[in-house]
Amino acid sequence: MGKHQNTVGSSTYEKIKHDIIFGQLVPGSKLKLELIKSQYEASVSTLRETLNRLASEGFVLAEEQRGFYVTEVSQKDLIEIAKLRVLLECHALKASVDSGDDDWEGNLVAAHHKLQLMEKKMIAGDVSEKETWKRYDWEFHLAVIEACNSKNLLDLHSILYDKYLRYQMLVFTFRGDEAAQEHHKIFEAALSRNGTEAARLLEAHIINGLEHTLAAM
Amino acid sequence: MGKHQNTVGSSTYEKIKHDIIFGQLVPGSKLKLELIKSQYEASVSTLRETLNRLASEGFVLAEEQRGFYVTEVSQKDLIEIAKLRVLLECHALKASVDSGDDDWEGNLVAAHHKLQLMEKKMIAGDVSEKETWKRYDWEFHLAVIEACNSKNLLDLHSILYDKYLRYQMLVFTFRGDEAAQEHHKIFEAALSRNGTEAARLLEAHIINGLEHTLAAM
DNA sequence: GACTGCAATATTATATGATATTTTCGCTTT
DNA sequence: AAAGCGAAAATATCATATAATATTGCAGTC
Repeated sequence: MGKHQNTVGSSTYEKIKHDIIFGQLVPGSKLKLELIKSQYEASVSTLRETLNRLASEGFVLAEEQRGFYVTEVSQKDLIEIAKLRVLLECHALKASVDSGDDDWEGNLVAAHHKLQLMEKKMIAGDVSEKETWKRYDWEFHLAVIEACNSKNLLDLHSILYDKYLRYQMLVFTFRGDEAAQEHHKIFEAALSRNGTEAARLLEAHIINGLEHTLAAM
Repeated sequence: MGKHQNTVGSSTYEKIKHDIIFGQLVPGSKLKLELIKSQYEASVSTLRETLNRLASEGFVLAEEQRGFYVTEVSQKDLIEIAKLRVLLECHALKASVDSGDDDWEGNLVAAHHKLQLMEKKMIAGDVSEKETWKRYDWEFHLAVIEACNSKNLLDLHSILYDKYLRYQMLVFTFRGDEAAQEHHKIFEAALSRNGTEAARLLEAHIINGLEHTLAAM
């Protein structure tokens, strides 16, 4: 199954991005090249390529002539990100619900089903697969909007989702049953092609998550 | 007046981005490292940093292990970008109009004035300062939304503006008096704090520009 | 005695050219 | 035609040199 063989560059990109999102690299800390060189087993040039990419996505701050830092977090930033996610994701959702075909429906059903299974596990107390759960959450949210017919929009959304996720991981607490129910309602509204209602539910879902996270910060 | 002294990296970034936006680097063409190395007078690693940044902003396509290409253009892509610009810029405008203070008004008046002067010149037939005119257009649009109170939103908008600009430059034809009048109306509505009306005018402005550009493609 | 300004030193970021992989492309053979 | 095999070209990675920033220590001053 041809997973393209990783270059050093792309795998360090994945690793560093992961470590920022999941909090292994703490907000505000300096990314000294010589230090992370040994940590990620890549040369300075490769690291710089990676850090430049992450900087333009906003996960890293590149200060001219004085190096790279893990982007700081703040309540204000989180609120901005959540609001933008609402704006873009709801917009994408409506477009997607309006034009999704059978393939879209199929994917959506599958993604929702997998997410639901994982949520049941989590609610039952099994927190061992935190990262898998988050992947399913991502895949569900993506499945909903995937038929929006705008690659540009999906790309922007993907970065926003990751930024939002970073905050969730920062204060990790499971919203459990509540979030699961919200997912289910969004799913039903989307499947029954009620875009306006689905968007309303999605907005509430994101804002609830926001408030949950803000409260824990 | 500390303009930070440029590193080779940041100045090649500016140059290459400029050359993509203004069409010196043609869409789809391959950016062979050895070739552009001589053209931009930077080493391979520096170029790679730059190209990675541009790739994550979407101006360059980075194909793993087979190099970099100037991002292709297409009508579909332009339409996506214009729609996203409408979504983000109108949203930002409303927020900005709602919360802009005296400084915001001052900047806006100044930006509009400068743009207007340049537009008069252009309409009179002087096309020598195309790039200055575009800068003033940018500064005006930015001034309108600058008080939206979301750095994340402004950052996203800035990239979208540049992508949109690239298409305008591609088929360069001046919309002249029409666009100038639209700017003026947007300005008036924003200044009189009529966010809804200003957003409506802005949307029309962008969509008119889109259609103008599409027709010329 | 603590504070400021300056110079020498150490640290760090930036940039480069060289090397190791990988891909591409033309040529041969089936 | 299609597949297989090099040679050539291009990319990815690295180790090192250069240039900038931070730090330290020392004088001179309040």
